[in-house]
Amino acid sequence: MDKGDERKKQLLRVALDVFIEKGYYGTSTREIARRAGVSSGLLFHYFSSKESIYHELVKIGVEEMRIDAEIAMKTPREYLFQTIKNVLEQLESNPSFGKMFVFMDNVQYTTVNDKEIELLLKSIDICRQWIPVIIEGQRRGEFRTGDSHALCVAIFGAIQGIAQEKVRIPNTPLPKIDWLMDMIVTR
Amino acid sequence: MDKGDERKKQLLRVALDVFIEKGYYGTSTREIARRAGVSSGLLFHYFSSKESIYHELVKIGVEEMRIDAEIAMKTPREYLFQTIKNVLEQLESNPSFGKMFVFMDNVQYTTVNDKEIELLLKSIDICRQWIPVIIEGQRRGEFRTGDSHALCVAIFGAIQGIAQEKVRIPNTPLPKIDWLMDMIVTR
DNA sequence: CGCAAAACTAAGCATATGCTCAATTTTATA
DNA sequence: TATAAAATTGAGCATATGCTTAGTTTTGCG
Repeated sequence: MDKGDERKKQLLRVALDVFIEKGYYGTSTREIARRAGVSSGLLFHYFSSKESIYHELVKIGVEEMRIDAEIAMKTPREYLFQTIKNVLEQLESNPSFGKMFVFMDNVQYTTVNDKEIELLLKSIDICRQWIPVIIEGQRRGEFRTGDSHALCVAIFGAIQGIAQEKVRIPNTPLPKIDWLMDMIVTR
Repeated sequence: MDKGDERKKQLLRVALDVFIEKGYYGTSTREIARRAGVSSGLLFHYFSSKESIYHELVKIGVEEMRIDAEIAMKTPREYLFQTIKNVLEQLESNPSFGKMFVFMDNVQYTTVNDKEIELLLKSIDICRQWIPVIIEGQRRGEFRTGDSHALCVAIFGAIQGIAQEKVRIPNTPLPKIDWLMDMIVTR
């Protein structure tokens, strides 16, 4: 039982809460420490700076956001279905997933002077990842025609908005997968 | 030509930008003043406090968010269509609308100790406004069956997500109204 | 136990922040 | 042009913030 490691995880958990609540700049290291019930000094024993806490959370978020729908999916339609299913299930069963989802969205709107964070964020640019899949789906006639970027924004914007609502009001009911699919699939 | 009034509007415009960029707590009154090219003292000549600037923006936002689709709409379906149409058109033609949209969303996630702001926000609680319309639409068979709250979250979450993307990357293409309608209407 | 490493505290430094205020400049108009 | 009102500045006060550091307590283990 590595006590230090446990403490560090606890601090990250608390920091995530505060960052979501007050944003990067509104979060003070003192408040993170206070909410975790430790001294300000201890925080800087585990992290070199406020930015590095943020940085570690972004890293964890990037990992967590990789939605590993099985690569062996047969069609873009099935792949999309599986992805939405995974996200909705995680949102329902795992509160910290939703928190991380919202956090990662906030990160994209927050200007922090850290080139490495910028790079990390590019690696999870959903549009970049999905547009090829959508185009392939359109070619096959599974997805509707139209601007593939706009389709991507519509569907993932919806998922994002739903996740935000779920975090703000945890008992928010989630939509059926098909409702979201219907935005994009042909029928 | 009221010079003071113009200055105040300018300060509000600048403040909106900074609030979107850095959040409430991350925004300093000095930065607002600097970006507006005036002294810190002048800011407090026009506003009694940082919170009051925020407060005024929320008030303006609440006004702007009232989407006045004609009350004379015949059906929930038409009403929803008109609402989505208005939002998408505004997003396309009026950048400050999108900014306000994103700002008002941030406001909902930011805890500021101001009871009046809380009240203002309740007055634009979209779910509260829309659920009766959705239920009526379901009764008429225009909208799909299912949890009306979930339907509301899905469709307005999508709109929200799209607006955010549009503000972040202004040339983002917007979806067709029908794509969004298809999440909710029967066919 | 003995003792070194790890966990932890509390005070403090330098800077940034919200806001005030006395003083100066600009504007409008009689 | 004279003058009062409005616009504007910049120094400064009190507090909060990021982070350091010297020192104390706790822990694990030969």
